[in-house]
Amino acid sequence: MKLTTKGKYAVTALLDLSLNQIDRDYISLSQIAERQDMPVSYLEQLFRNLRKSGIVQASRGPRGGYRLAKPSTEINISEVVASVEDILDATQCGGSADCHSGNRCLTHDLWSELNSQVDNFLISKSLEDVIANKRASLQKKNKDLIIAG
Amino acid sequence: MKLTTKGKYAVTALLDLSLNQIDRDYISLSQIAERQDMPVSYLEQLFRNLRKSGIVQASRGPRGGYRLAKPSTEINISEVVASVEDILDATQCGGSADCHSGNRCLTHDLWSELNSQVDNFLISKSLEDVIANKRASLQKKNKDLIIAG
DNA sequence: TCAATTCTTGACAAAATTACTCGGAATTAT
DNA sequence: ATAATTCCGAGTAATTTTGTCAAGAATTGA
Repeated sequence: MKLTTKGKYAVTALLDLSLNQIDRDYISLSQIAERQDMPVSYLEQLFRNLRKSGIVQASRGPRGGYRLAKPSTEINISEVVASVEDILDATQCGGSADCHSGNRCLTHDLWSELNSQVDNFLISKSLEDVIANKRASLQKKNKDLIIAG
Repeated sequence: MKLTTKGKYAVTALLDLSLNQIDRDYISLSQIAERQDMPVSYLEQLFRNLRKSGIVQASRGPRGGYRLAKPSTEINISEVVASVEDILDATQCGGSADCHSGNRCLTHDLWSELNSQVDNFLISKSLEDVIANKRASLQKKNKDLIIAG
């Protein structure tokens, strides 16, 4: 499981969508871009993938934009990241078949186990979990959840 | 926790060292390089860091090379990776202090929790664990542990 | 002593990846 | 019709990663 800023941008953008989407209306990328300080053209690239993956729905034209295709409780972080990160990677030495030496094979299990760990963790977290988690910790401190814009 | 092929090379190289080190003698980089099919000059770079971190000990001159500074049971994967990967990274937006907007803060906890997960996993695995693990799975299949060279 | 071996160091170059842009086409509300 | 917006392919710029190189210092064996 590869994870670069691309995947992180995607998660942030979708959280923004979750928080700012009222009813079932669409949010334009320029709004997200401004709130989250991200380039619009880069967001376009990301949302293209998110739409293909069935995570968001799009509407063109004025008052168009994107909205979540599913409830935020049913979108997990793993699928979001996987949607935008091109290659899901393999564990260095493709399979057990084409390992050069015994030692290289040794590490294969290690990295694939690590991959599973990461993936399971991200699968277990939904967009809503992330939001709820933050809400809870803010409530403890008697602070409001700040949504810029 | 950043993890590139650099870190993976380091782990592989140290496993090679563990497996080929007899008593307390030194293993030269050229031997490791040949067995693991890695460039010597790249290994030099990695072992520079591993030595500074106290993971290996060096000896110059003929019959010189490197050996583990500690038993392989006491070297965990996390410290090996951390030793060679330059930046241990932070979670995108440095701390809670300099977050631009509320949403960016939202992801902070997520990524730092993920970092902990990965790190804890790697801390829990020693070089010896990796070797032992592989030995066990090979024994099931009635195969020998292959060490090239 | 001398030569061979091996680590040590810093700077540099090549390759790969990542982040981001651009121009234009398609679509749709007003 | 016009303006707002997504859609698409391709391309560029920036950064990171990977790997090289050359000169040097320490050690060993003969």
